[in-house]
Amino acid sequence: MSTFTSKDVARLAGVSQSTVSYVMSGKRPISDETRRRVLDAIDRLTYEPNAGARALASQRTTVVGLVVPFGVGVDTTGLLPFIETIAGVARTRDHDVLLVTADEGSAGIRRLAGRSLCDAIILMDLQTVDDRLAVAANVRTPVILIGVPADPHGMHCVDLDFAEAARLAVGELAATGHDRLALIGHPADIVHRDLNYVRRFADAARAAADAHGLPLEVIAPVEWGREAARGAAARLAAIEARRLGVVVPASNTVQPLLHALNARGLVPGRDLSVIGLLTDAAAAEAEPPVTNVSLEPRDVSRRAMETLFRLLEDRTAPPRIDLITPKLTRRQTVLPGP
Amino acid sequence: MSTFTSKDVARLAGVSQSTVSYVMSGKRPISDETRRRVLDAIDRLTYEPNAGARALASQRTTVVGLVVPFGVGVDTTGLLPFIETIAGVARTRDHDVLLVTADEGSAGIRRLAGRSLCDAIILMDLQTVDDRLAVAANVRTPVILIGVPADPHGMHCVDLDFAEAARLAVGELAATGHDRLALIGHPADIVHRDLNYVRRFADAARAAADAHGLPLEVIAPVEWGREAARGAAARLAAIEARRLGVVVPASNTVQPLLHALNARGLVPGRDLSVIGLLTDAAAAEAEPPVTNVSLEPRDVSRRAMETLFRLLEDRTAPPRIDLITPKLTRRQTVLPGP
DNA sequence: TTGAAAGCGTTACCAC
DNA sequence: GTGGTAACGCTTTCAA
Repeated sequence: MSTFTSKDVARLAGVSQSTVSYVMSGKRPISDETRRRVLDAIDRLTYEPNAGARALASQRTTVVGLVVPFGVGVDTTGLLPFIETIAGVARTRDHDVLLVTADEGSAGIRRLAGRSLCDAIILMDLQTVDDRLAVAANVRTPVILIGVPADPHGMHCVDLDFAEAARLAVGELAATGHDRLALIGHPADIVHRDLNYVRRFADAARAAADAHGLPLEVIAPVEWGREAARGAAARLAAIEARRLGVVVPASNTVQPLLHALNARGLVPGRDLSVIGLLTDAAAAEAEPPVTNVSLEPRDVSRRAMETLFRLLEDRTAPPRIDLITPKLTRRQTVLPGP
Repeated sequence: MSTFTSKDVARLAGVSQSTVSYVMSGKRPISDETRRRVLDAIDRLTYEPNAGARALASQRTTVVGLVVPFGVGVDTTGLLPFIETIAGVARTRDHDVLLVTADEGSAGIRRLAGRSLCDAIILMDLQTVDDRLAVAANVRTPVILIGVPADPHGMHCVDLDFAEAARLAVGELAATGHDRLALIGHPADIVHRDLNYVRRFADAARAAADAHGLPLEVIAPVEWGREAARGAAARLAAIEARRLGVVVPASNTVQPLLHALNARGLVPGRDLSVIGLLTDAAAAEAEPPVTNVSLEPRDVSRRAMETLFRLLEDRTAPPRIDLITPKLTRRQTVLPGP
């Protein structure tokens, strides 16, 4: 499979190289006859334009850079739907996705932009205050943030509305007559990295609990895994309440916690209530199916990509904070209202 | 943040453009003094070489193409460790990863190779007989397969040794005195797509059972999810055996099956045995911790990348089939030997 | 040890 | 509606 250039196509079609280019890009009217012959030649040679040359000449790569939280010692559960959706949308717009690991820090962003490796960048897993933001904001390549940092530096942000998520959870527990709430903290590494959504959720939960006149206790950071879940269950068991409502914002602590509660004879949905923040798929497959506020990684990603392509077409689009509204689905872990 | 070229660096350092290039590549001896001045200039301009231009001139992209099974309606659980490891290794070798979704089929491979988007391709999620192989084998860009198809078309293959995995599982159940075995089939979509490892595992399991003189029953394809697991549990409950050993090769049916068995009062590790094929991490976090044969996605990926870079350095390296040996870890779901 | 200059394969401007 | 040609920014051969 030897590789042909647009020159070969031009020769075979009996036209100039520029005509070949214009046929492919559609940036100039071409007679039907010429187009036919060029397309035919392209077909016969299975010609593919060289990406490097094209990028060099056109200043466009048709590549989206995606900075993923790999190698920063962070739990990557739940990341796949983001990557999958971003790659899918990119493809429908004839773009590819270049993966950059977050362990490079700002250097990765500088490289992506400086070397013109992509036309736009998606940056996720943001800390509330994140070193990379200053770099990202000063780069020629447009950057979309998934997450809402304290200061977005004028960049576009897309994320789940974590505050609304907290309000939904607390509201549901209030409506079903709970007299006491517990909020399970995120694992220490998450808290320590001060990921932006942790705060957004916790603050709103506290505010909502206040608004409903409900006492809310924060069960300090719970680690991943079975042991930690047991500890948390023990602390929950010690809480004195008529109807206790537990809110669990870290998706992958939900299942272990349900188990640990069960093991203590505390059945969620019978003896106390649990609402988790996790995707509908995960909530439905949990044991038992857990009442949840949805995480919607696909919607968030889709929206981020829409913003990205809008920005690529119109660089003047005003920056905005775009929040996806989660929804609550009642399953089996919340006590029915009195 | 305006962007500089190597010409700017050359001017600032008072050398020629080619010298800048040679300083960066190390392909020619440079005097210390010159090198210092060039590096200094690079630093002061925060110069980054343009990737397109570099690729065009050098015929090298420092990009690895990764074809992932997105958008083909296949379950992507367990994919993340592959992507993560591949991206990580790529970075240590100064390469980036370009993600291509499998829904493009052979077209994706043709595009990757034809446009010179990458230096090498990793193809995963192979069917036993896969359309894409013929294309992949005839492309200028070297292709590494993760998986072992019926005919590798001369390409390098890396994968877990699924046959050995089956032998380990069956051997353990034989050694612990089981008199009857059941093999849970993969979900229909997996079987239907005829993914290469399904067959490799099942055939070896059958052979091993024969060798141990144990009857092995295949519980026909079980779908994902709670309901399907219940059905499988019912069928297992109906099997007459003194000591029944169950082998579950589809990682994400393990946990639902454990639940379903428990719900029927059949406690794995007490009333019957279950060995799953899943990562050690997943096995340890399962409820209860499940005796497992490890999947080792990271080792497989790492090995694939080693092969890839070896191939990039020496295109004559003979193709080989490189199988990673799984290991068995005893946890709580296998009856102790008699 | 260094420099000059010829490509690499496109795109897009300027002519016609 | 089409062709010629100058960029694009780098690598690498050829010369010195």
